Amino acid sequence: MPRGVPESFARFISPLPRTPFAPTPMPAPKTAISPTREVDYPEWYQQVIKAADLAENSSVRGCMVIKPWGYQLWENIQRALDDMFKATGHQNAYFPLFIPMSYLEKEAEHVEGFAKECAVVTHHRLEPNPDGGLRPAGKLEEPLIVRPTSETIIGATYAKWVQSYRDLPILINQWANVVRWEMRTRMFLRTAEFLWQEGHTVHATAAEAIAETEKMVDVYRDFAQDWMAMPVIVGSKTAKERFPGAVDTLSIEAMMQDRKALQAGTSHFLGQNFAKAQDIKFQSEKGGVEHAWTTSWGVSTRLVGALIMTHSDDDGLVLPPRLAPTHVVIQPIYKGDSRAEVMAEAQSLRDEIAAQSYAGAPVRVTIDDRDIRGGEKKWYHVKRGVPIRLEIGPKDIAAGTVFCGIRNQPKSFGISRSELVSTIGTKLETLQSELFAAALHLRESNTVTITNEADFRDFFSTQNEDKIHGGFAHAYFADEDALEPLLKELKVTIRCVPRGDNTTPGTCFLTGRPAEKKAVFAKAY
RNA sequence: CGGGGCGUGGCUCAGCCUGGUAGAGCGCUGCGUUCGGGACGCAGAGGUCGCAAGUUCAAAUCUUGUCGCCCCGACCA
Repeated sequence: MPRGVPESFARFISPLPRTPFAPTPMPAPKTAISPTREVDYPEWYQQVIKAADLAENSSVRGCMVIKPWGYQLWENIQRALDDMFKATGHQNAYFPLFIPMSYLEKEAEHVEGFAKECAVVTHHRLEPNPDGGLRPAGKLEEPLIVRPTSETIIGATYAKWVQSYRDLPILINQWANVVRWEMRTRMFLRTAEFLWQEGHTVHATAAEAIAETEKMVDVYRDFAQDWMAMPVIVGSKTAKERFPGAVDTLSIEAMMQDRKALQAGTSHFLGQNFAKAQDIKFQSEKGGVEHAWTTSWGVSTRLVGALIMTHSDDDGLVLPPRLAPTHVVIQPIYKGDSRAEVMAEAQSLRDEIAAQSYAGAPVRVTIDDRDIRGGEKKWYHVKRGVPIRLEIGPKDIAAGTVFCGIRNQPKSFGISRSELVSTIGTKLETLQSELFAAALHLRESNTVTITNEADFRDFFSTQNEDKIHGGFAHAYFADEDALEPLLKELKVTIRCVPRGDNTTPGTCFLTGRPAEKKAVFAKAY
């Protein structure tokens, strides 16, 4: 590489020798996305978002514009989850964007966790600035923060709602935006403002609240696996990784294609911490006054990032059919006179496919009849991750066939029209399960069990440290604090203590001391 | 907040070192040729070179200040 050329620009330098005479046209790229995952994974991620038209950066630092294709994806995620929340007895409500600053102060750990990244509203008016422009005026008596999460304001409200054990449980969810003033942002994975849902529940007993926490993390697991085709590990966070103010934090952890871990959802058992801080108490059946037990749980637009990094390839986005805004796109191939005939045929094909069902609903099919070249159109849909692409032209019409491309298969194929229509639902199901299987295989083949420090170091610091991140390491540990220097050095974190994986005690991989907990270690987003 | 880098048509950038009044590719518009595969030709629209001072006959180019953004670290769904 020439001196002074940053590594990230290396891809722009053609590896092919170029003759000084006939300027060879750039060879058609073998992949639609460059750089490829292998060359520069973070840059590949950005390029997929761009090529798939999911989102773009806005003029506001750290805040993105979610474009229609990306937002439809989010809407599908919302719809599926919302149904699951309703099915588990929850209702939606909405609480304010602004939270009085004093509310945040009530729970000590909570303040510590969020104070550093809060947007603060101090004025309520603008007035002309003598030097031109505008300046804030009308100082607020008490500053308001823009919610980084809503435990405090919702808790304060619940305190008024709860009088008696008869008022419990309260099972409410809200779909909202929140703001966390992050220093470094990445589209979908960490933005200053993001969309999410946050469930907040109140219970009469610890056992009931714990059951709720477990129930909701299971909902997240099911959603991740059944809808996103993303295998996840369910487990408990260690003390240092817990949500500020929680007694226990459960999470789902997924492995991305660069083998780094991504926390995709969390469910917190808050004990009585928030209930005490906010005075949520009730009169029990026996007549005594008790503090209630609360939970909170959430997933965010980060799931879109998870989806991208789990399935997409060097040709762009790959969408699991259950969440794809469009299942099938039909591309009519015509020239000159054949247009009317081909269009009519494409429309009847669309109607037949729309009459088929997949996952209990009609197949979502569209025709792309834009007047652009076929190749360009093909790649447009490939990059956007449409599960199935169909092409139909005069030759197909004559032969009673269509040409079919499935997003996870390199080659398109011809198929009789009737067979295609009758198997379209099956093809979508197959794709969905193949995506899951591939993601699971990646995780399984990059997961190890580690029993000593040397192996641990080797696993997380081998080869190209920029690109290779080891994967998931299962290991026993005795004391989280004792691990800290090593984890910091290797930039590894404890992802979670997997549920149901701690029945037998073992030996700490670092200290050799007896250990009860076995955790998953990984580099993480 | 520390350490680097960058602000030039919609996008990506060249030009700056060695001041002389703005370029390329892509995209866009029109016309034509193409058309089972991310086409090609011709014509065209589009920029007070981030902002402000200074040096100079003359500043995208030199100086100072300022604002914004990106990358690398400390924090994080």
